Amino acid sequence: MSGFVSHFTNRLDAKGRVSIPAPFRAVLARDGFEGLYCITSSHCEAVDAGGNELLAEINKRSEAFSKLSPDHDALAIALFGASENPKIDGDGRMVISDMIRDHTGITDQVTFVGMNYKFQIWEPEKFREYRAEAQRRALAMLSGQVPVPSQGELA
Amino acid sequence: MSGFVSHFTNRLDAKGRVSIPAPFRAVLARDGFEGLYCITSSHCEAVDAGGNELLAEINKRSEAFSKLSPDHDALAIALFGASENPKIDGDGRMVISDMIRDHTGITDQVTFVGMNYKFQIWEPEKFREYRAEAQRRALAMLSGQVPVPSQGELA
DNA sequence: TGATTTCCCATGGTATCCCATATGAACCCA
DNA sequence: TGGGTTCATATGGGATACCATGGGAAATCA
Repeated sequence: MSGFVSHFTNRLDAKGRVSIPAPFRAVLARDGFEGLYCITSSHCEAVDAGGNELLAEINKRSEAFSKLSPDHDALAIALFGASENPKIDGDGRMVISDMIRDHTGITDQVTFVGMNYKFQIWEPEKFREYRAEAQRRALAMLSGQVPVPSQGELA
Repeated sequence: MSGFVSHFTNRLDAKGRVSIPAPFRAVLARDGFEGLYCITSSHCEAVDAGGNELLAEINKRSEAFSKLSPDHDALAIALFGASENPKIDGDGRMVISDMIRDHTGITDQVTFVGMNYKFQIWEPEKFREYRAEAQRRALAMLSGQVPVPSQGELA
């Protein structure tokens, strides 16, 4: 079964709520996680979101270090201190917390970007910029790695 | 289900009480520990707090030394001496003891930081400083690492 | 007995629940 | 094929529950 794919932009309401795209909710329901797991990305102005599969990924990172050690503590603060468990209400909405607002710059609109095992939460304009840059880099990587096919744009 | 996650800052009242964040109380309730287990961190100006899961980690530590050995006794004294069992009142509050005050520098506000199996108690400004440092270290640890060493899974 | 701690209740602000509505896509049937 | 109908989704808003916080009163301690 496929994971989170495509991207959607929804509006925030006066109470700070936003609808999670229905296709994403379907994936979360299959995953079985209660609510949503969110963590601010360390390398861009976005928030990673998902369910058990994302959480397992995070846990794997911190389990490489023995608990109660200074290294583990630092990592746990960076990972779990920067995480949240927003609830999803009966209508499929979540509230955008201050932490997410601060990290993403979101004001009145939210872009949800599918990334298979997780999805990201972006301020729409920042996502457009990031996406353009990502596509440039992807093209460069492809043309540099593949044993020289035609150099045409593949879209 | 995930453990202690995200971070919260609450005010101390005139009686030295502070509300434990509701999401943390929910985790503690699942854990089943009576009250709260607190122990001063040996490598930073914070207090580790949690329930049975934290206690189990600490016990695992001291069990590395055979009972009756001088090392075990010394460690036990050090651990118990640095520990407390604050009660949690009917409204979900705990009292910040003098020991916690001395070790953390807390005066009128308290920051609670989720670290999955435990959480930490900080003076807000000191936490901000430590967090910036922790994020730098985490980045270095995660990026400079060899592709997933499997040394964490021996239990 | 005076000082501190614990229990209980009050309150303001916020989050959550529940219902209503608009929009648009899918469907059905003639 | 076309028009109407149904349905899911996104969005708005009122009512309610929850939470952090303050303070009084009872209980405990020294």
